[in-house]
Amino acid sequence: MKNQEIAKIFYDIARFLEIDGVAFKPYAYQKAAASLEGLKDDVAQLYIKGGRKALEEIPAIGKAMSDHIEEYLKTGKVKFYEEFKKSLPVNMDELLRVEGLGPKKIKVLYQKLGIKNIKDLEKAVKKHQIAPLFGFGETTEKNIIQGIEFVKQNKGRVLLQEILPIAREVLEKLENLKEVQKASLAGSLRRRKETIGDVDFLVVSSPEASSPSAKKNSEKVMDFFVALPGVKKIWGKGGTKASVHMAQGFDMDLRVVPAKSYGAALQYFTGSQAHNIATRKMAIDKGLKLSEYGVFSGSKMIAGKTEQEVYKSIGLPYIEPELREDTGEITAALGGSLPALIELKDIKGDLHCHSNWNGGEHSIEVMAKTAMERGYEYIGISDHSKTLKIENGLNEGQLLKQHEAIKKINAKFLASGQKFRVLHGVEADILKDGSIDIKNEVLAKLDYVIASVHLNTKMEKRQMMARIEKAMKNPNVDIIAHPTGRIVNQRDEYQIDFDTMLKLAKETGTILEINSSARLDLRDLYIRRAKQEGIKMIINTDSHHKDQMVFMEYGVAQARRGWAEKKDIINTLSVEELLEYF
DNA sequence: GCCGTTTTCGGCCCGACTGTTTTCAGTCG
Repeated sequence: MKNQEIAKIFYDIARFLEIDGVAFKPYAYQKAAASLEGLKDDVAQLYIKGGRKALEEIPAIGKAMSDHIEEYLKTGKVKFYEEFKKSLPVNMDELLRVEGLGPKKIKVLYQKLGIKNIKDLEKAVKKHQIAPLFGFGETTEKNIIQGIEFVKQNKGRVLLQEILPIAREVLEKLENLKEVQKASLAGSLRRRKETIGDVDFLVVSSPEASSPSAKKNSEKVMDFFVALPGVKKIWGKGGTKASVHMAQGFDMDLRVVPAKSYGAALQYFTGSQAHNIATRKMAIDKGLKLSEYGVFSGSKMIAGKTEQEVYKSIGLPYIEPELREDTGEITAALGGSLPALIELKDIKGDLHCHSNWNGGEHSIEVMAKTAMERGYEYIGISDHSKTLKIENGLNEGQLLKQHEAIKKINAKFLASGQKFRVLHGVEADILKDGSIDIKNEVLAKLDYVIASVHLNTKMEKRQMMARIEKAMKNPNVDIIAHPTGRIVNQRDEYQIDFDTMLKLAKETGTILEINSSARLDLRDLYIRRAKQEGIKMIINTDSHHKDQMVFMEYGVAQARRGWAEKKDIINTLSVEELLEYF
């Protein structure tokens, strides 16, 4: 989709305008960019169908913005933007990653020293050219040196799966301090974004000790935080706010607030920024002021202790963190149509699990036991099929043997009075021509069939869609696994047309998977569209190891970000209902 | 540059911390 490309251009233009000291326009461009990012429809399609009028109906897009969009769709360029780039030909994205450098400092560095990228910056630092510049200084130069070092080792945004466990460990340490009353994760981590820039913590410190000589409790929390193992650099540390860089390559921020402001602060630090702006505007419309300290009517505080009361005071019901992106949640909240988001406890089983019959680590029994321990009613074993040689995929004969083995395991469960059940499926390959690599008479014997694309992924869109269409139309195929093929931070989606995919899924009753691994595929916007079309989805972990079954949490989070409810997700059904569905 | 159950003109979210230009701009979230 062109949406993201154009959004990027608008963000860049906003920065250029900011550098030039233009008032308010940067904000307009940022809003337009954010609006495009959150747009469910392909802007190119909108333009083809509805022309400029359709473009101007997009929130925050007016005449000038639709000029730019139209120009980009036609020529692949935006002149207004190209002019800016010529006047300041620097690698802005790269330089901005250096902590402490913003657009304005970058402009000075280019004009005075011709610095265009981090390499140039490094040279200038070595020659000690930065400190003497007007507006800079010794400390800034030192900070830049460290900033460069961290950019080099930094992976950029980190996967949710990698960072959440680390953040929870730190949270537990904070909670265990006697100076801490309450602590919470905030920021994009609390919203469960698929990648995380930095980790935010919010803390209420205990009431102050009576002794005047005692260091304030909030300060003690700060001291503890900046001394955590793994802290490589303290970006800043004040009375209520501290920021550090970790050895693992990401930043962590901590804020301490009074108990009476906890809800307002949590609401604020959870974001997103766009959601905050929208809620603050609602407060203003009611003659109130919303900040991280509370909701104020004049100087009188009317709410702040809990998030619930903060939302209530500005006329809204509680909004779940995963929805707070200003992509319609406020309108839905006002209209009483917020979704009842699916929860982890709704999940009754995991149908995409691999055993050691193919590339998995553990026996079917061990996988089943793990599922039982997670409180599931069933597990589905869906090993790879013969095309995937690297995973030791199973052929027809092996699948039939496995079928008998699973029957025996289930008989054992039955004999011991356990309700738990192992379902037998397969993750079969969709071949280049759309046929499935396992014979239909064998597929028909299984409880369910997952089909997925693993090879020949670089096909052009028409061919790829014909391939998927044929697979979906196979009456034995129930589920398409990782439907778009993307892997977060690694690989873009295949050339697919998601609208067509939805149409086909509807026609054929095919279930789309939300894969909980690093793929996180479907992505949140797609989940939301699938839900709107009434397409059923399933949240699976694609576990090749028993310990990966905990990834279910991330798939559920992704589903929640896509506004999915229990009724949209079929592995919330009981085993009888599920088999009936298949 | 966009937008409007007050408005088609006059607004645009709000605050902490740092470093340096010593009163506030720049950066960050």
